Amino acid sequence: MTLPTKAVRGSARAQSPQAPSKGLIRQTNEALILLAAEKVFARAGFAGATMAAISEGSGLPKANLHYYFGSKEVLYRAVLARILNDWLAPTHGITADAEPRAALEQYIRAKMELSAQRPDGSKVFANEMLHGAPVVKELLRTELRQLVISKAAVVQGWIDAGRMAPVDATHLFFTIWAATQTYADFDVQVSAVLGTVSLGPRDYARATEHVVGLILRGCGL
Amino acid sequence: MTLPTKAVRGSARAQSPQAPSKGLIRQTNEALILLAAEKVFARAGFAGATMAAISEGSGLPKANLHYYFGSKEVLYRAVLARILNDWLAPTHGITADAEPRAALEQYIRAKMELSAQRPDGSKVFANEMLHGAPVVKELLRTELRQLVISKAAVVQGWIDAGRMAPVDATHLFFTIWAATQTYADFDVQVSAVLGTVSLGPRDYARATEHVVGLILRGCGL
DNA sequence: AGATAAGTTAACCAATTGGTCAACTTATGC
DNA sequence: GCATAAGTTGACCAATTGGTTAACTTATCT
Repeated sequence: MTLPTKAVRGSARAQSPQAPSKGLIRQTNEALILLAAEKVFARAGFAGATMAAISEGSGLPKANLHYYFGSKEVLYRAVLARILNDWLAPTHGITADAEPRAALEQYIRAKMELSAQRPDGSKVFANEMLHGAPVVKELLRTELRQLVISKAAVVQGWIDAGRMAPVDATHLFFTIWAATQTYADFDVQVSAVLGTVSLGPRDYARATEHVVGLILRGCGL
Repeated sequence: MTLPTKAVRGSARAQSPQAPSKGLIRQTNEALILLAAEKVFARAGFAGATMAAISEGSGLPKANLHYYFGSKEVLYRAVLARILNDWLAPTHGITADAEPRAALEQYIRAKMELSAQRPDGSKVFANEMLHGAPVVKELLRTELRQLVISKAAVVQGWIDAGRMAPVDATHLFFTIWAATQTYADFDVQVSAVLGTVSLGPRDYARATEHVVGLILRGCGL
């Protein structure tokens, strides 16, 4: 069940980035399938998702899914891989010479944006975590860990320089992730408590201001 | 798939609270099953969990699970119900005449304790949320919503009295839940980033101080 | 002690589901 | 225009799994 993490989308010849190096039909259908798969995996989890449901969601016959992606697990890996990039990207603004308040605020807003824009991706990721991260555990231990270590060092530098309150730099990231992703992962709970049918832009705006304000103040900014 | 939420554990004759009103064997075996079920549901989710796995985990033959609980779904409901109580209880300290700082700190610590002590329960709950809360949605819309409304009013009272910073009272609860439960739900991620095999008491202690400090400061306390 | 209820258990079943296959059609390169 | 590769599709299969049943044993009550 725990296949080694394979390289993702390694195409030998590089045309222009993002270009169809794979044939138009294949490219289109793979995108179609990935989109439907993300939705189904988000709603049902890996075990609960059925190839039949993804087939229906994508409009392609079931056998096609196996033609493009060899198995359910390979498809799942592909969905997960697509998410991980967008997930880690927004930390880029956190650098030693940045202004702490602006950098953190921008990061939190970016994460909130992500939760609002791609809740399904967030849910797939959350599901993977909940079940012990059988697929991405190695990635967490290497890439993510290194990223957090370096970004936490930046934050610690700010703290040492007296530019912000002495919070635990590493755990600060856990809190930011939790506080922002909860709006994607637990949207049912949030909208149930708020008394709304689902989370609209207004709700997200309010949530964003709250999280930004609370955490920045918590960091003494 | 979305059965109406049934009353939980309604025994007619009331002996002393918590007493065996059900026969010793039944009581023992149900407890055994619930324990195993919580673990299995936490690790695999509802769909991924198999009655066979729960059977093995509890040491009882599969047919017994169906003897005590009618179906997989009924068993799942029972597991969920057992968690929900402990989940909502710790808000009791949040009252109008309490001291804001002490009340919130105690609440956060209680939630952290719960994450540390019963991570499986937290995961089952998280799973249920992720998949749209088919079983507990009604409960969220009624009980939980009412609870949060009343507790948020208390917090708002503190804010109006100038006893704490003007945070969004309702969203404050979302943030507290997220920040504390992430240590149970996403323990793999946390320990991967921290470079530990799993989360020990030391990690939890550190996490607790961080979350308490950050949020209280964020509330201007 | 006898009768009734509670609990145990292996064998069995029907439904679901991931995956395969072989026949077929459409696109693409020369 | 022809040959080869890429893509499509319905039918089919084996394995898993939730749930049932009927025969049986053990506990409980009077």
